[in-house]
Order: sequence, then structure tokens, then C-alpha cells
Amino acid sequence: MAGRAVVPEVIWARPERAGRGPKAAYSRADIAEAGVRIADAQGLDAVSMRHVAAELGCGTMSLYNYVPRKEDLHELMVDAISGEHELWEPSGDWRADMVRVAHQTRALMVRHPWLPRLMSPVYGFSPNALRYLEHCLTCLDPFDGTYGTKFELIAMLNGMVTTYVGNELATAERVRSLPWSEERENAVRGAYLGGQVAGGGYPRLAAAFVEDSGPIDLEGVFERMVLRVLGGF
Amino acid sequence: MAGRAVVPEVIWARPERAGRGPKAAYSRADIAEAGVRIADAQGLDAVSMRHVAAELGCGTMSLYNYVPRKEDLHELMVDAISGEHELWEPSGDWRADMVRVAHQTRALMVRHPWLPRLMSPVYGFSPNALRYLEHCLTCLDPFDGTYGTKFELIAMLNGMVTTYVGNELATAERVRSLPWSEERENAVRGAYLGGQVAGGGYPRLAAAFVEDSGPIDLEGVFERMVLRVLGGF
DNA sequence: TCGTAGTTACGTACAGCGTACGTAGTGCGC
DNA sequence: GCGCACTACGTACGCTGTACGTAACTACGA
Repeated sequence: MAGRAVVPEVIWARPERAGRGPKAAYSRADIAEAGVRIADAQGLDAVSMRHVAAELGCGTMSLYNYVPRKEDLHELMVDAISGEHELWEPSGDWRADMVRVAHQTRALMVRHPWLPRLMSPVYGFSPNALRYLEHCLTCLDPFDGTYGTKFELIAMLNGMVTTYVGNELATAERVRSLPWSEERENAVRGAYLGGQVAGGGYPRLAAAFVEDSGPIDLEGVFERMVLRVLGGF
Repeated sequence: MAGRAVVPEVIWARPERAGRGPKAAYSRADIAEAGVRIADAQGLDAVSMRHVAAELGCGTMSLYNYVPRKEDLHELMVDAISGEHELWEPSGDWRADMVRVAHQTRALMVRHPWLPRLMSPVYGFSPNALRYLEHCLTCLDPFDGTYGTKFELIAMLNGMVTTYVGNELATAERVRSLPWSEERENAVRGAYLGGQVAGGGYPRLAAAFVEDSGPIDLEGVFERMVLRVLGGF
């Protein structure tokens, strides 16, 4: 009957369990894992409070004892995945180390394709995110610059990787979910584009389509983009 | 009674109106404007099919005659906003022009804060997006490289701007929607972070907080990031 | 030791969502 | 002028997040 407590904005600032009352049946790790399991298997949209609660084996509303809002559930999931980052002994070559960080992040996102959609700077202070940040800073020890600059570097690299892999995955997903063949889709798009471009209003686009040859080397593009970001520092 | 037609995946490949039947009461532009109006005034989450239909003054399901899926409504909105890009005569200095493009895109996103959330490479072939692309390519005429490289440059710059402004806006929105003061929020976050960092597990993060001084110059950071992206080419 | 306060657990309920489907009305092309 | 393709739109379904009330449980202050 008594009013429910107003919760802190950040879930990490809440104690995981209180002293009074029945023992909590699940840990945050349990809940995060349940969410991750569902997202991996059925996609992010399948991660509903009902679904996660069912996966845990409890009633829907019981979940709200652990996670005040769905957004916090997402935050738990991102943190859990952040824990999958492998943290190695820095090599002394910060560029090489940051390239490795980028590739690892990309691999993480390919393994958990829902991750780019949840990436947000707001989630930047979860326990595992802090560990990851500290690791990046450690790799950047040889880098000559302020911490402010180092943070800018990390943010740019992360942002670029997230955007790139997000696009990569969205495109792949789009192709996979087509109710018709990829060839037909490409034909429709190509016809539309061709029609637009043929109008003569876009001479450079027209030239670009003529120049275009063969499938895009996604790996190569990614590698180049990483190097370009790092090249700016 | 007869089965409804299977629609093409891309809305731009559909003719806007057909010859038969009653005159269509609204144009795509009308619909896009209605969506934009709602999004600007009440946020992206308020843009529901029901809401947009009401704004137009028609029944909910009538909207589906124009827009087969909500995703397509979003695409119309993005295209409408893309039309707000000012297209100027290139200066001959591609770097300067691309810096201008970046600033303009940022301004666009500040004016329509829901835009970053809808940005997707999948929407990249709408009429106004094509115009914008052609304009960027025109600015890049003095750039020595293939169209493939030019596309990579545009994609990186756009991605970086979208990510950056998205973060900027999300942070601002978070602060605005707090049920308590920003100071209290910062205090809670600071206390949590301080506690974590004080544990000694994150020496570099601890050092960074000591170094940290004063509020961040968002303009300056943005400008630096743009120049760094362009510097990679 | 015992009340009681703070928790956990969870069913019910509500408002909102996207959209499938059926039906009625309208006007162009044959 | 017939018929078909299109517009218009009400109803309905299954889903969502979550507010709220209630019952069971346990650690702490008296």
C-alpha cells in the first residue's frame, strides 16, 4: 500500500539487493543473461518484459523488482556483453592495440547483432564499460595527449565501429527478411535508381554507377575506416 | 475482396498515385509534413499511424493506402527533411565545403532532434537523399580519388555527425527529462563513479577525473572531429 | 521475542501500438 | 456502361510497457 520508492536514474547506483524481505531469487547477471539469450535467438524486438520474465521463470511484474524500467534491462544486457571484451597486455604500440580493439568490438557486434542498436553514451558507466574504458586508456599510455583527447579518440573509434557494423548488419538483415529474392530486390532498386539517374539530374551519381565494379570488400572498407580514424590522431 | 497487392520493398519505386479510383486526398509531401510536425512538437515516439492520420484528418487505416508500413512513413519524413539541405555552388576547396556540409547537417539535426534515430543507410536512395549525395559529390570534384573513396568519405562524415549529434541530443534530452535536478543527478552519478574509481581498480580513469576541468566545449569537439575525419583523406 | 516495516512475488487492468481484414463508395479504362 | 482498381475506414487481434493492489515473507528495533 505504501508508495513505492523513487529509484535512482542509474541502475548501477542501486544496491543489488536489500537486507529485508524474502531472498531475491535472481541476480542481475541472471536477468541480463536471459535478455541476451532472447535477443541472440529471436532479435532485440523479442526482448519484452513478459518474455524475459518467462525465460527467467517468474511472473512479468516480478521482474520490475529487479529492473525498474525496460531501459535498465537493456543497460544490463549491454554491460553483460561488454564483459566479453578480451583485455590483453598492451603491446606498446597504441595504434596496433586500438586496431585490435576495433576488430574485437566488431566481432562482438557480429556475435550479438542487436548491440549496435543499444549502444548509447548514456550506458557508458556500467561496471564492464568502466573496465573496457580503463583497458583502452591503458593501451593509450604511449599516446602523447591529454585524457580528454584520449576520450575523443575512443569515442570516435567506438562510434565509427558501431555505425559501420550497424549498417552492415542492417543491410544483411534487410536482405535476409525479404519476401522475395535478393536479385529481384536489387533489380527493383536498380531500376528505380537507373530511372532517376538516367534523368540526367545526377551526372556524378551516374558516373559513379558506371565506375562501380564488383561487390564491396566489407573487410577492406572497415580496415581503412579504422586506420583513417586513428590517422587523425 | 480481392487480395491486396504485394508492395515493392522501396516506397520510392511505387507510383505516388494510380489512374483508377477516387482521387487521392493527400500527397506524400502532406503525409511527410504531418509526421514531421508531430515529431518536432511531441517527439518521435508520438509519431504513430493513428496520430499522423488524425493530424491529416483521415481515418487511421486510410493512411495505409499511402504508406504500406510505418517504416515507410519514417522514410518519407527523412526524405522531407533531407530536402532542407541547402545546396550551394562548390567553392573549389572540398575540405571547406565538406566542413560546411557537416555543420549544416548538424544544424538540421538540432532543428529536428528525432533525425539521428531515423538515420539509416537503407534510406539512402530517397529523391532528396540523391540530390544531397550529388551535391556532396559535386563538392568533392576537386578531390583526387575514385567515387568509391568519395562515398567512403561521405559515409564516414555523415556517420560521425549522426553519432555525435545523436549523443549530444540524447544527453540533453536525458537531463531535461530528469524528475530531479541536474545537480542531484550529477551528484548521484559522481558518487557512484567516485566509489568505483576510488576502489583503485581504474587508476587511469581516476587520473582522468582529476585532470578533467570545466565543462566540455561541444562546438570545439565537433569541429575537431570533423577535421579529423577529413584529415584521413 | 514480537510487531512492523521494507521487500519480493504476481495477477489484473489499462492505454496504446502496428496492422490484417471486411466492406462500402468512387471514378477511369475498356 | 460495365467492371475493376482504387480510396476510405471501422472493427478487431495480439502485442507492448507498466501502474496498482494484494499476499507472503524476513530482518531489524523495541
